[in-house]
Amino acid sequence: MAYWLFKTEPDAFSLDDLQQAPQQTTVWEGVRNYQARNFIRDEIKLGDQVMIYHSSCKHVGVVGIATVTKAAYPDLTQFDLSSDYYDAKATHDNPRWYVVDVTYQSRLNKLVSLKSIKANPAITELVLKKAGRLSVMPVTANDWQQIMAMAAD
DNA sequence: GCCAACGTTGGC
DNA sequence: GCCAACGTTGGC
Repeated sequence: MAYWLFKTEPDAFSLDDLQQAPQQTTVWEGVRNYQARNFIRDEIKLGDQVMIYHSSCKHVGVVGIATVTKAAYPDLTQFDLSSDYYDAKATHDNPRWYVVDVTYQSRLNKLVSLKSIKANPAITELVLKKAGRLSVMPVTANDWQQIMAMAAD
């Protein structure tokens, strides 16, 4: 089982929204970055654990945990003309973008802020600490445990 | 709302 | 295939 971090803008889709969704589950659609796509399509497996991170908002940081409940399949919004995520170059035979399903698991006792993550020297690998545009990123077991410990303080 | 970082596009 | 221009992300 591997660990991941997914970013979301809470104004668009928050941890609360996930918790209140049918079956507390959502399709994680709309990822349009190749590096993130490759993680989704090639590496993220059923049962993997996901930290949900709120970006572009007042309280930026990790807020909760979700579980991957369906492995990668084509993102249907790429074929939908009415969607913001429509991609004219994607075909059903050769999809360009993929999704997984994630299910709410838990809320952290407290938000682990980006600031506190950056300030923690024990978090050594997390991509967030450096350049931050990637919306889906791997998390090492050590970094995962560090963040969970920070949430428990 | 600003702006730095960085990904993507397109001309050559 | 390079790289400048442009667009987007995301923290502040």
